[in-house]
Amino acid sequence: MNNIKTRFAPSPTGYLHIGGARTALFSYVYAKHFGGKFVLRIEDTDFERSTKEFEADIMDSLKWLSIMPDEDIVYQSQRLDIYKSYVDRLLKEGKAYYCFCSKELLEEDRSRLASEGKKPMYVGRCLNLKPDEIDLSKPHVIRFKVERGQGLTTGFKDLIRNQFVSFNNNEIDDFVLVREDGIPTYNFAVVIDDALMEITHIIRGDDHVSNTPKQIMLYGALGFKIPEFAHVSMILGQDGKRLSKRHGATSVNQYKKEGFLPEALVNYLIRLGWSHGNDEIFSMDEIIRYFDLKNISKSAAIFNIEKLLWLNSHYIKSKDPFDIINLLNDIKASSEKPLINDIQTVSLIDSLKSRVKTLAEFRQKLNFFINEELGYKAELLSEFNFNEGDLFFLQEFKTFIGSLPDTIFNYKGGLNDKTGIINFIKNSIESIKQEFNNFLSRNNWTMKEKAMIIRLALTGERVSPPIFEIIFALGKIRCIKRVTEFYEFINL
RNA sequence: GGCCCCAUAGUCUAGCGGUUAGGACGUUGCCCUCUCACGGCAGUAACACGGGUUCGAAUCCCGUUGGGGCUGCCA
Repeated sequence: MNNIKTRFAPSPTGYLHIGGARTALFSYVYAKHFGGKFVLRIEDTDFERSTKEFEADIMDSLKWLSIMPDEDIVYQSQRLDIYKSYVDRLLKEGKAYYCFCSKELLEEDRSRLASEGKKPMYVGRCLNLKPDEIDLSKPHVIRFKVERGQGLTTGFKDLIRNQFVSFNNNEIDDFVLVREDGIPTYNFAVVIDDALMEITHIIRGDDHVSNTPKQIMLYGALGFKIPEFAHVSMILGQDGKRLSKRHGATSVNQYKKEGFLPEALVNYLIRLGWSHGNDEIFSMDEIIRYFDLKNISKSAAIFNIEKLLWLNSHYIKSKDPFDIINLLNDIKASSEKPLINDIQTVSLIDSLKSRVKTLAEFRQKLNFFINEELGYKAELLSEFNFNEGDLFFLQEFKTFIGSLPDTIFNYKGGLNDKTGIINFIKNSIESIKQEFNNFLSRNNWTMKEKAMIIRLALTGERVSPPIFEIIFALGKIRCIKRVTEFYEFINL
């Protein structure tokens, strides 16, 4: 199969959400798998609700996920004359007709049919208007004339279900092609564009299956080649209901802000509905290599943040500390100081990366390092009941820190020598560990009994990376300062 | 209501007529251990129900139930 072309066609009436991102991803990797093209079309014919902000959000989010179009972006709002020429043709060929029914009248018809237990459809009032009844100066829409008749059906083979889905034509309304304001509707514009853009495979959400027969009729009426269709099931919230704001973060950008990595989101999204044996971890290249519509699940999937978090922590762990510093600086608040690429920061980042699930959490765990003042919490006093022995220990510990050779902390190599930096850190921490163990055994103390007070003194927290790594990251001066402060804190 | 789609553990899924129903997240226990993680090991938990077809069904067919979508001059 060659010359595959897929598209993602969002309407800028909302942020790019998880579901949209997944269909975009499916479309993108499907095209790439076959060496084809992926394109983007902005369906901005709803002037009421479309905004430039949403459009920018969608573009930024797709870019962040590395889903890039191969051609210039197409805007439906700039193609109005094209749609007009095609509707004129349908009108001339008697495949479409003017309708002057008011919205109120249609609403009446619909509610009456509904109350009779019938399907609320257009009753065809304007189907056979005489020429003198057509006054185009009056408000009107243009409707498609659906062919009806004994057992006439319209269907298509869905590539994901791998079966035909067909609809009785009698079920299909004479849907509106062009609105009162002259703007084409979705079902009309989408067909013109997909045909003209030579889209071969339409991969979209499940919510479009019932639009498909309408579109297929249009392809037929216009003499266009009918593309392949693949309808991906929806993503639902934890409660099994359609994903919405009440399920928390649903926009891609929100996940970015909360410190998720794009590779984690891509990996999560691709596995939500698609599988390749028992594999779980996929890079974009691997996804493209293995992706196939046949392996997409037919059933709806529930969005599960736990698994996304697991993947995110996996990708955080696999990054080197230098990259993580950049990532943290990318998402930092403007009021926060950026992290510096120095050896202390690198060492702490490296130690912390296996202890966090998001970048936001990462930043949080860095607080004791970033902030100069710790502000020990009063509750620690009652919880730990420090005594004279502890005060004595702190004094001794302070002396110990002071005695550590400066060479342990001072890196002389180049800052671009990543391996050198990592090795230096590793050796330094090992040295601190040995010195500290000597210090303990000299005094007949054990690690277990002294670790917590050091941790509290140096970080103000009950939980932290290992002591030696903290000592290295903080350095002698800051350690001594904190031990002194903590001494005063518990001595009050 | 009508039409369409779907159905393996709490969640994502493998399976494509014969398996002790596999993996992953979560969860539980143990190990590691200076706390917390990471890592390692072990455990937990599923074929919605009822009929067929077949020597044999999670797998094929039909119902039932449940869920989702659509039913707009939104996309």
